[in-house]
Amino acid sequence: MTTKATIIRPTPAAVEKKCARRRKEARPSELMAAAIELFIERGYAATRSEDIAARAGVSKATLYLYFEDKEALFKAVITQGVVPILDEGAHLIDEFTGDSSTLLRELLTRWQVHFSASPLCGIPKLMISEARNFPELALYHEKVAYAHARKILGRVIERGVARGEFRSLDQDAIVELLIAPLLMHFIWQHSMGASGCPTVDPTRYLDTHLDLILAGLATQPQPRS
Amino acid sequence: MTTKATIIRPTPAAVEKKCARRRKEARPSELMAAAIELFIERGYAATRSEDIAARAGVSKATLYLYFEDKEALFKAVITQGVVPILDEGAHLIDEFTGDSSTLLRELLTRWQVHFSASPLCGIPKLMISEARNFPELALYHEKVAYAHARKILGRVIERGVARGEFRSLDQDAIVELLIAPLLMHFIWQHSMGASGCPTVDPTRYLDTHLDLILAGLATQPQPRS
DNA sequence: ATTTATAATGACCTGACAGTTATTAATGGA
DNA sequence: TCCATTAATAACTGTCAGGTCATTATAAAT
Repeated sequence: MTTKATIIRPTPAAVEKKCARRRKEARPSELMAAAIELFIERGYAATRSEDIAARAGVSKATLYLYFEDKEALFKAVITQGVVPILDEGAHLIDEFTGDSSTLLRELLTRWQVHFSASPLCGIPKLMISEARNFPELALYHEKVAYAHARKILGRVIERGVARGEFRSLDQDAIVELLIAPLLMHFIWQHSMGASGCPTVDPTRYLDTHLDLILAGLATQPQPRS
Repeated sequence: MTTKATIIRPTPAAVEKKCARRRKEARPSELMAAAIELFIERGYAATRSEDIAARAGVSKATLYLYFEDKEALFKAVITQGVVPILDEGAHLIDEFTGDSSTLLRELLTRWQVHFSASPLCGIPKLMISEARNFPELALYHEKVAYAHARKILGRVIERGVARGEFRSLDQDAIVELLIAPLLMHFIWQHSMGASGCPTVDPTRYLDTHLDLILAGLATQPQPRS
């Protein structure tokens, strides 16, 4: 019979190591899939770790076998959810040869379609909601996702200006203004829209956005309807 | 000595009546001011009712003298926070005689300045975050705030089209696109921005927004820089 | 077949927080 | 001054959810 004092308890660091190793296996991805759904559905605080485990078909204790705590799970989910965003979109620019208006139209349309079809488009709203309570995560996300998207768009604008197709305005602002309606649309869909508030038709919205902004950017007056 | 069974307990309806009556007094406004600050700062779930009471300089029990529960307080805060939004802006349109581009510029600038200077600009982010967990509230807010703002902007666009100054595009989409960057900016400030992520300069942002969109809207090609 | 190592979980513990109540302080009228 | 009514609170309760642990199932190895 061992006394309590002699029990060797694993250090927190060791627990983390074990979690990190196990996280490479298959099971965690099911948990993360369940987690992202629920986080997007109900928000971080309102989601119980037991519900996440249940949706993944395991017990709550199993969840804690793979993730140190709820916060670690949240971070993993966001971090992994962001990666696919990076791989998309950058390719298009390099191999495109047409005019910059068409390129911009193509790029934004592709993003819109791509994200709308996946649960990833719920991440902006989730991130916005939790940013203030998870500053490091917000900074990370900003660095690897938003900054990346801005850089890509910035290159297109530069291209347009260099080719004499676009006016030379405040580049940072333009890039923000290109993204804002897209982002706003996703955010709206996953907040007000999900509560039954009316939402605009995505394609009409995007088309009008492009009509307006491309007309506003163009150096040469465009044919008008 | 009265037995427990004979104690006359006030009905929930009576409690609500008492709360409603008391809410007309001065004290609740202090509580609501404290609540809106904290809700905007930390979100609904992460804000403890005790903290709200403390910031208002009273005890937690006092809070429950004026509001049935945390949710009632939240609803009161949002509802009251929205009212001032309505009173602003509509006046401008009626008495304006110049061209519609200037009117639009003036209107959006005024909104931006007005809201930036008040804690009210934190409401959009708060509402976005909580909409899904408070659908009725989201619908109410949509009806009384956003729909109102959209109607005002819609009238300006109509005016411009009627006077031959603006192109006739999809009106609903245009209105959304006018608001989106403004809203996005407020939301960003109160989420990512509050976590140390870089934010764009508001005035440059708004100026560029207006340059782009007014150029895009105009029927006649504008003088270009 | 038996031992060993690992995956999984039900039951439990604990802290936090929304909401209540018994009690005290303040107020005001006769 | 005394009583009645209302405002305010400190202390309390119950619940809920994050996190742990002793125990059981499963698979691997010899």
